[in-house]
Amino acid sequence: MTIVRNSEMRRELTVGEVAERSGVAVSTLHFYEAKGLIRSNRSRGNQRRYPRSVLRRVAVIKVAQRTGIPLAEIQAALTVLPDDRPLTVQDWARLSESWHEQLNERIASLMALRDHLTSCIGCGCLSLRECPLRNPHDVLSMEGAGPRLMDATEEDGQP
Amino acid sequence: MTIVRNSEMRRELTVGEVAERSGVAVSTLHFYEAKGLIRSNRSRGNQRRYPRSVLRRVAVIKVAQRTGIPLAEIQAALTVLPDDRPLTVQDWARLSESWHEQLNERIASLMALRDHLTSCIGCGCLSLRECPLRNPHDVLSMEGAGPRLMDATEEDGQP
DNA sequence: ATAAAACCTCAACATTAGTTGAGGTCAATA
DNA sequence: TATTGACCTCAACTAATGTTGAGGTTTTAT
Repeated sequence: MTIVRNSEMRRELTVGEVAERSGVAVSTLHFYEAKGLIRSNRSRGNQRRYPRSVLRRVAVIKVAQRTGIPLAEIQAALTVLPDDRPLTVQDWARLSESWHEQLNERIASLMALRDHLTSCIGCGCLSLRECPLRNPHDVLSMEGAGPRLMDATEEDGQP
Repeated sequence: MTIVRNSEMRRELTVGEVAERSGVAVSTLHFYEAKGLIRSNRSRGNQRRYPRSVLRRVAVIKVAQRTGIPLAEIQAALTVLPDDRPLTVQDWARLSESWHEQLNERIASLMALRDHLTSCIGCGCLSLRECPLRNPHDVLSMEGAGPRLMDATEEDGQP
């Protein structure tokens, strides 16, 4: 049993400390709490006190956000986890594998868009019916299709 | 000189026609006009009348949006073009090349994120200072860095 | 000529992800 | 103990991207 000084044995963090360490604003932590993404204990005087595990939780939230996942979805994914203990490696693996898939889809979609953008630079088409750029579904489903000639009787804008 | 019937010689489109052909809502066309992304002529009775070139303009807007570019930026890119004549292939090339670059950057950033996500699944780290996932700058600049051990004296959340 | 469909403006609302500020309380330090 | 910095709640605000609706006008078709 080690005897530690007060500042060292304090297991809980104030909202300001969490803000500083996690790099998000205090108001954002309030906001996340209101949205059910994080939870706090309260001091006798009603101030937020966080277990250190909240730092990893916030880290996970921020990483997930960068993948393009909306907060509501992150919240849903996080609620299946207990919020009173730190994430285990298994928890993290489950979360990140699911997000990994979504991220892959987003990447694939953007790459398809990029490739069509490239191939359409020369043709300047963008015909609603013909150009693979014009339909989000097409972007994934018509991977093999190259640029097409635009239907000049429709929507080309040329007199 | 061909003599065409009224319905065929009409060079201008109503807002409803543009909405139907471009696949965006009438309210969105109003909105785009208010934001300076498109422009309309008006009939004697003050109704919007569009040259057919607006269809390509809307197409470009929608494509640009899918690459993740905000409307304000699209608007800025489009204002360098005349809005009273159709886009030429050169116009489109200039636009799409610039957006192609941004798209590439977004893709690279998401791929870096994905790769770190993968490598961090095993380690479960996410330490603010150590994990490359925690800093957006790191994601691009620390490409070679693998997962690191977390500094257990900080922010691990373990008792 | 009249009715229906489409159009007009303007204001308000919706959603996501927060930020700001007012008015008041708590906690740590001198 | 007094003060100062950190904290509290709640409401209002921001910004982007639109949508909805009320109240009124125009165009088109019969």
